[in-house]
Amino acid sequence: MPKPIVDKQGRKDATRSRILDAAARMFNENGFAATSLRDIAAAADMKAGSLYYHFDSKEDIVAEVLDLGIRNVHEAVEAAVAGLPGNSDSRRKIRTAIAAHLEALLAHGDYTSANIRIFGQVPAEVRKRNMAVRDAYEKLWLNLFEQAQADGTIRKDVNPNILKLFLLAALNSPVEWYRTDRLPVAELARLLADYTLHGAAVPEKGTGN
Amino acid sequence: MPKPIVDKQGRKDATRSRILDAAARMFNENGFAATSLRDIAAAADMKAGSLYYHFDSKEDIVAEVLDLGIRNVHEAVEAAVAGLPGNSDSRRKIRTAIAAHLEALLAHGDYTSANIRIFGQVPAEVRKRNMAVRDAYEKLWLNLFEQAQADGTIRKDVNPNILKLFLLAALNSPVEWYRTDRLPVAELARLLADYTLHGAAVPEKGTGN
DNA sequence: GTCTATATGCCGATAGAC
DNA sequence: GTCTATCGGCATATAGAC
Repeated sequence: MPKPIVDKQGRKDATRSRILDAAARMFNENGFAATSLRDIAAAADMKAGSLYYHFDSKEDIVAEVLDLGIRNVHEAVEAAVAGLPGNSDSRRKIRTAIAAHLEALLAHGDYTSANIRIFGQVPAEVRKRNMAVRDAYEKLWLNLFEQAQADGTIRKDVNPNILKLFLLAALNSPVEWYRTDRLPVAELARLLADYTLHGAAVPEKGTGN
Repeated sequence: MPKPIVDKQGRKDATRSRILDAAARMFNENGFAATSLRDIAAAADMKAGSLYYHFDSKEDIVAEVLDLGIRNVHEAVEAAVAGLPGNSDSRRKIRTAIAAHLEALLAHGDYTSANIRIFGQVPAEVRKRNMAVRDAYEKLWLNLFEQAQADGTIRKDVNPNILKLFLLAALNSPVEWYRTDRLPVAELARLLADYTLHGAAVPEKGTGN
């Protein structure tokens, strides 16, 4: 269960949040190394030196942005699945999780988009710290697929771990190409759920090659 | 049809290639901004100043790495599909293209991995230049899917463009998590082709929800 | 073609005034 | 809590010897 979005001392801090919002936006647009503390400070209406009252280093800022990016989506997906009627089957749960992930990603996605885009650019220690949060979210999907396989919803020859990795890549990809004006997020979610559950091919009785 | 891998004047140049190989490897490992010209030069057994005899700027180097990354895969996939027997159906073509993309990506993938990882980090002008090469490769997949839809292999309610975008994200994702020792690339390709064509769910005669 | 040396500028981080 | 000023370091790029 993800923790609520507050700082490490458990308090909410408006200035701290403003800095993190600015950092997420700038990291998302320009990458980690290309975003300077002066850029972040300017986007938060401050001077660079002032950031050090709230954070110890640039690495500290990016580490918090990365963690929030995963936790935002994790919480949204968990809440959506938990909100389903008690008798919902695995198909419904998978469809709901796909829709919730895409909604969270595309609605207020500076933190999550930043995570997707800059994870590979940050220092190894920061990556390692974020891995724990990532693993927790991936576990949610693994559980969903293993349960679906156990109850006969998905095939026995499916590798739940590989399926999870491919699906998460597809789920995150719209940050690179999705434009609101073309089709609603709910419709995008329906398409991806269809592909995930039933594939693109016309069903047939044949060998299934 | 992608052009052969030579420089802009149409000549092959060993030193130039050595620099590009080194740059692709370093960009892939550390990102664009975090890789200095000194790093690239050192990896190519040179000094930083010497790079300027072969390239005009860091942007020039990265632009060429990006283009080669797409063209390597484009050529491999095109050749694999063209090498199929003349009577091969769309299912076979899609399976072959998926396998060829993964083989090219994971076998000698410094250029392609670098492209996937650093595209979002390079200056806008460099991105724009690489977009033409990317579009050409995406067109190959769009044609494949449109042909498959026309001949009744894939369903009419599939959006070929969206399917292409989701599949390419999945196809590129193994650069982040694939390890050779777990399962062969050919097996990975079979799994992804299964998911793409038939999905993960057990087939049923019902409403298909 | 490759080297050394260097110009010029931005980076993260710190010190101390207010 | 935010500012100004500045440190030391490393970046891209250039000039000119060999």
